[in-house]
Amino acid sequence: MEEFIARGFAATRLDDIAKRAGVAKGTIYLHFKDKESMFEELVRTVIVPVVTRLTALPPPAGSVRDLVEAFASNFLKEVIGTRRGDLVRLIVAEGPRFPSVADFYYREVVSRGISAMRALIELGIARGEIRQKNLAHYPQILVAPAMIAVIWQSLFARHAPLDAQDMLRVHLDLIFGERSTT
Amino acid sequence: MEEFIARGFAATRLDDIAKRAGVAKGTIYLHFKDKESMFEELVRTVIVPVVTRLTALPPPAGSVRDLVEAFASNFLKEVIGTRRGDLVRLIVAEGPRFPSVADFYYREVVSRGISAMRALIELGIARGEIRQKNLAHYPQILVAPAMIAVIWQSLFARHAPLDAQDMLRVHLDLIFGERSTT
Amino acid sequence: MEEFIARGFAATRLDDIAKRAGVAKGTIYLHFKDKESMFEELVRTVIVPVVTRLTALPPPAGSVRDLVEAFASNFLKEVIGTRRGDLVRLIVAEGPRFPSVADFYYREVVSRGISAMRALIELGIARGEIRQKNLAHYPQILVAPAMIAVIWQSLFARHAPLDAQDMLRVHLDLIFGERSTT
Amino acid sequence: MEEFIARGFAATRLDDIAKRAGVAKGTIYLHFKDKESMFEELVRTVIVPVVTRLTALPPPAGSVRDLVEAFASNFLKEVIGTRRGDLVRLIVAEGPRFPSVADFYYREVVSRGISAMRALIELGIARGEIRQKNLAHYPQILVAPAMIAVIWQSLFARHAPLDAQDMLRVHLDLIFGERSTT
DNA sequence: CATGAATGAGATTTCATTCAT
DNA sequence: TATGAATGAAATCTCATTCAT
Repeated sequence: MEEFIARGFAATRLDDIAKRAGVAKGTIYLHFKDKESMFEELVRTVIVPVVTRLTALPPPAGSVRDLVEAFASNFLKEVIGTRRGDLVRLIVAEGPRFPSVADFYYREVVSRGISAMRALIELGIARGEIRQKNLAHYPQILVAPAMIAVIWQSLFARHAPLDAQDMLRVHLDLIFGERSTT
Repeated sequence: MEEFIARGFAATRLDDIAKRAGVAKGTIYLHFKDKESMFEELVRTVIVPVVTRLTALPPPAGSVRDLVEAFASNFLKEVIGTRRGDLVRLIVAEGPRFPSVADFYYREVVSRGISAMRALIELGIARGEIRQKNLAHYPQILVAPAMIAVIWQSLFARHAPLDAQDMLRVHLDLIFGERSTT
Repeated sequence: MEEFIARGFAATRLDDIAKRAGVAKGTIYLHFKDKESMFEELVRTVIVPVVTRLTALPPPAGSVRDLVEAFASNFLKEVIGTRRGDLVRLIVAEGPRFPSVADFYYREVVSRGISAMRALIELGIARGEIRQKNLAHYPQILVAPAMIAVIWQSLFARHAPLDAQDMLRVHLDLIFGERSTT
Repeated sequence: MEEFIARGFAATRLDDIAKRAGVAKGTIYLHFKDKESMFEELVRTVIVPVVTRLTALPPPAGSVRDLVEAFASNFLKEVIGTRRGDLVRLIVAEGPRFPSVADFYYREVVSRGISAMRALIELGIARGEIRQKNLAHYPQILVAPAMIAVIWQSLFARHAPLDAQDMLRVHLDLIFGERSTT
């Protein structure tokens, strides 16, 4: 996976994969039909833990904002600047040529994430924490800055570092109203 | 460019480029040193018009919100689902392996766009249209949903179409306050 | 090697080498980094036996002249008009563009040969067989006709055949004094 | 010619020839049928002055040895380490692949040179300067050291410089008898 | 199961040659 | 006569895939 992330599908050599895995090139073909299947299966394998972690959301104890903030903060910590973040970039990059990968990612991660976000937004609206009702139609808005941060990190961090956590707070202020941080 | 966008750098064959361009393979090498230079130069060439269009912003006549909305709406119309949109995806995909491309894109498009957005946000704050002062620190928040829409379009539109224009309106409501749409 | 000798480095095609070796083109690259390395390594490999044979000089039993004559006669028989002779021509031809090859040839063959010849000449002088003391400074003179014969053979034999063995005898007469062949 | 000498026939690019000649590549084809003809014609053109100079031998005034020494000394000065010397190497290198070149060189230079040398040797024998009658059969012996010097120069000069003039004197001593250089 | 040498299709790149201007 | 852009055949080199051991 590291190799695919670092170089993209087409530019990755099975030679390098085998070397890093510590096996002979031929061995790969005992486990995978060909390079494409290997790529697809690998992406799936790597995505699954993301899903389970996402599913294991803590029960909505405190305020919705605290919940969202905790979740997003965790997401940023675990994804930005890590291999997981580059996985997102990899899927963006190869998605159009690997529809099955994009499909899988949508089904397992995106659609679930969107549903979870929508539920949270609706809870926030019900509790009066969120004033804007239409937000429930576009949970994407909630996560957009996080996604941007991930991409920014791998492309532009050199030129202009971005404090993702702080940006997130500003964004949540927009949604939940500015905190009376005295 | 079409070929690079459709297949990515590594998977694109000079054979196909030559065929589409209606020239012989050798002819390509009269204009470009090699495949890499061709890619870099092409991306630059394609990016330039985007820049000029961005620079040709209309003067801030009406309200800031109207301005932003007009601009973003135009952006969505011209970028989403078009080749230009895929160019963004291409840069996200190949950026890490073509730092010079990422650099150029940052310098010519991103940093200018960020500056322009910041100016607008500050104007909005000055005129009292925007209440949240910190937004000026993260103009990325303003454009995040638009970027997400571009990526969504090329990866997930099949599964879940996204009304980008409407999403944008909801997002602007968040920033400028809900419109009294009566 | 046959291919390189027949056509020179630049005009030799890997296709032909592979065909003659009875392997696929790709196989070559399992053994050599590229065409240049292959050339250099091949030349070295072929030169080595020449060296060992040169080193295995018979002990100086009879007269120095007999020794030289036996050695040179052997050289002519084994080199002139054979692949080994063409190897000399190949090195003369490609030397300037493959300094490492010329260097290797000098170190392994030429300098050793010159030393051996010088030793023989000095022995001849000590025993009174050779009158001209200065010859020890230029052992090249001793072997020059042999080299000329090699080159003559591959370039002009068609027009004017050259009896190398006889020419050699005349040359040795010059050095050791005419034999009282009666 | 410089290009051919520096790189050999196959490795020389018409591009470079055109550039050095200060004309466009197409122009070459107004003067030569193709690369091969150009090579052959160029070699011939360059060889001709060598021939005329060879023919313009001074009349045999002094001793034969003086004549030979003057001639050879002049040859060394004009050929060794110069482009003319490399021309010899070029012909050795490309001869087998360009029989017409080798033929031309033999006819115009070698055979004439051999004849001239033979005449000189016979004169030397008649005058009693040369004792060894058989030398007339192999005029090659007379010029061999000079040829060796030319080749040595372009291949091994770096490792072991060779004083060609001095070597020549030793060689002539061999043929004409040592000089009483008191 | 694992290996790794061998394959050969295919990719990029070069360069002698042509030809409209 | 001269140009130089265009050609396309051919060369080198890569790499996914196979298969005997």
